[in-house]
Amino acid sequence: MDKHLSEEDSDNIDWDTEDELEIQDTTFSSCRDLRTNGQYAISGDGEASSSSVPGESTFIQKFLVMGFSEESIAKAIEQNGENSDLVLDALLTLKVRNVFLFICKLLILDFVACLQAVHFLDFVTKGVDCEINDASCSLPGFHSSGSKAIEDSPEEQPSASPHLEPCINSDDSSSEYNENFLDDVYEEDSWSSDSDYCTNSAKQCYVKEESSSLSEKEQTILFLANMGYPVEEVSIAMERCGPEASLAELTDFICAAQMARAEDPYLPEDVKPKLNHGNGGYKKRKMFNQLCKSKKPRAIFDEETIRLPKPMIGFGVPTESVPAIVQRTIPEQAFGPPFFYYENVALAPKGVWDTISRFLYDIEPEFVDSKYFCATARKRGYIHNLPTENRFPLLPLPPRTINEALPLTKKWWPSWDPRTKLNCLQTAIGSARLTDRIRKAVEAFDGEPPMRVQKFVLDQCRKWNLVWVGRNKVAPLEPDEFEMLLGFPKNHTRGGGISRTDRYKSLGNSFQSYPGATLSVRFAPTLNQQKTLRHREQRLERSFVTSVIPHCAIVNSMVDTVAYHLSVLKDMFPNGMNVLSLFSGIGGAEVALYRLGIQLNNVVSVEKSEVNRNIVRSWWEQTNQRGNLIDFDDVQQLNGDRLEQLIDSFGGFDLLIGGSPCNNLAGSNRVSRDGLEGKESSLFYDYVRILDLVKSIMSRQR
DNA sequence: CTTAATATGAGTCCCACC
DNA sequence: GGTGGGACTCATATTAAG
Repeated sequence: MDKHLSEEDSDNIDWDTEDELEIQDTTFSSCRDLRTNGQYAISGDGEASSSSVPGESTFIQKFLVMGFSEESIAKAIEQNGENSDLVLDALLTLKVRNVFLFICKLLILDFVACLQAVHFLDFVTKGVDCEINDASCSLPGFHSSGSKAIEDSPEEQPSASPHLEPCINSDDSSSEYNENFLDDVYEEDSWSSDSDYCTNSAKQCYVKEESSSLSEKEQTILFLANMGYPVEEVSIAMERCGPEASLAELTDFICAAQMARAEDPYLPEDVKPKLNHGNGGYKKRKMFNQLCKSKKPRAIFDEETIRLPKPMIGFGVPTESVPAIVQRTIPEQAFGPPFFYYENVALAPKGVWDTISRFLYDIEPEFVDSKYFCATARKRGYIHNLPTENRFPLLPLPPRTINEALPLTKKWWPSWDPRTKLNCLQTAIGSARLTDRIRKAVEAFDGEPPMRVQKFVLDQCRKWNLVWVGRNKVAPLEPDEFEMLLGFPKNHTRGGGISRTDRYKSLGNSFQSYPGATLSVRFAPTLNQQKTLRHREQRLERSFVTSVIPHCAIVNSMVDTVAYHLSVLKDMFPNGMNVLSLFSGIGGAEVALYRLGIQLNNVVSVEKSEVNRNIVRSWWEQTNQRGNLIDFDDVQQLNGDRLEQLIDSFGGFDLLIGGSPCNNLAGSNRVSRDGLEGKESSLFYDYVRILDLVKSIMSRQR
């Protein structure tokens, strides 16, 4: 509520301060330095750093070159002045500490996973609120004065939140463990010498408020801020989890979102007041926007947001003579083995590709529209560490116009329909009712219909990808036409228990979430782990769910486009490849490699949908593959142990390929376009997790 | 129960125009 | 530079039918 946060107060909030950025650094990049490369300017801490440090001084450069992040350097300089030794000491101390904490966290995660301690789980699911209430009793300052509690906050236990449910059962031992654990986890959120950076400044805005005057939502924000959670994260979590969400759910969500932390400032948040979020989320997000307003100059967003190229030809396509970028620099940490290749929709909400890129070594995405390869448009972004020289297309070249691809339509194609390419094939097709309306509208006139009718018909045809199949008759594409247009063998998705609707969905790359669907385990602390365990149990109970739709992505992202990018591997792996294929869907990556003539020695494929796994298995057998196809149904199954086992058994992966779910990113989604933190799309972080694991295991073995 | 059919916008970019 | 219109989008929820 605005009245609780005056404009003046908001101005004083340092929304993404050093501290918070450091969290991200600590948590995720301690093992892999996400070093800035110029395009990765840290916003938000601008005031802090610029006040003490001139923008691009050689003094800073010196440390940048060493691989320290910009915000760390700024902080160190702020504390130590421009004394090289002191600054270096501070940076090294932090880095060592980060690595140590990261290792500790991993160990703890493993430990907890093994334990599956039931009452600990209970605590997380039910008891956390109670325990917090209990703990709060020893904080007399809280109820009488919010500011008191806040001032004491960093090292102390969480304070009470008045809206919390009364205690039902409280387990001292488990709660103590949890508290300690949380302390450990969140301690690293700040510099050892300066723990009151972000959270405190964020809290400052609440200090002036009487807790009694706060809304329930703000009380929750205050409470979680006291626990050390950054306010932004809390707001987003509350918005995503809904007003009734328990603290456990909120903290779980926040932990899950940690990996994307740095991007929040770049997310849709502020560029426009309107946001691409589900129905319910809009108003809530709007409030959050207002809180965030006046935080950062707009220019920062504009500079940081990755722009789509025009024309969308990435680093080059075989059919255009437009000079393409062939030279690019890939950060050292991004080099393989293994090669990796990531894919998702190009037209994701603002800031999403910044986030994705940042988690994939700041590699610039390659945005390509498949209309340069075939008769169907499909705008996708790819991030990979493959060479871009000497690519070659699959032969024979696919038909490049609608008429070539669907010759029977030529006869009926009216002269006033200028389309030569189809739009993106989606999961839903035009209805019979619509095609009938179109028939009647066109039939009503001899010869060319008037412009008004033409426009109506063309709009609908573009929207639903309708083609002319008879006099005045339009129709949606058939599934086998989808297959052909996308580069799959005919009947690839036919039979084997798949319905026609599911064929469209698989081919259109759709995802369906159902209760208990995969919840990602990130690097985040144990709350996630706990929830995952719960979900696993629930999933077991529902193990007979049928017709589960795919968590597939890369899969049919136009075989020709993907194959063009992967073609550089052919000469590099004359003896074949070992491939880890995440979110395999109907096997687009496998089909692309096969069609390139690259031998598939071992393919580990992860795909949620049984139907899709069957499709890939069936294709594997029909094409007489000699290698091994190992499939998993859940990315969660690929933990460190499992990956190590797999890598041991055949000596490592040559390629990690996959595209994470786009459900919450895709423009067609009118319901839950929640961005990268959405239910399905957040599985992106599993891609990152697995990539990191594979790289680290393989580097150990070298 | 499964399958099929149908209805359901908004976010974002681009570009002409002022 | 601002703005308004055009174009496009790896989807989901509900209802009907079998």
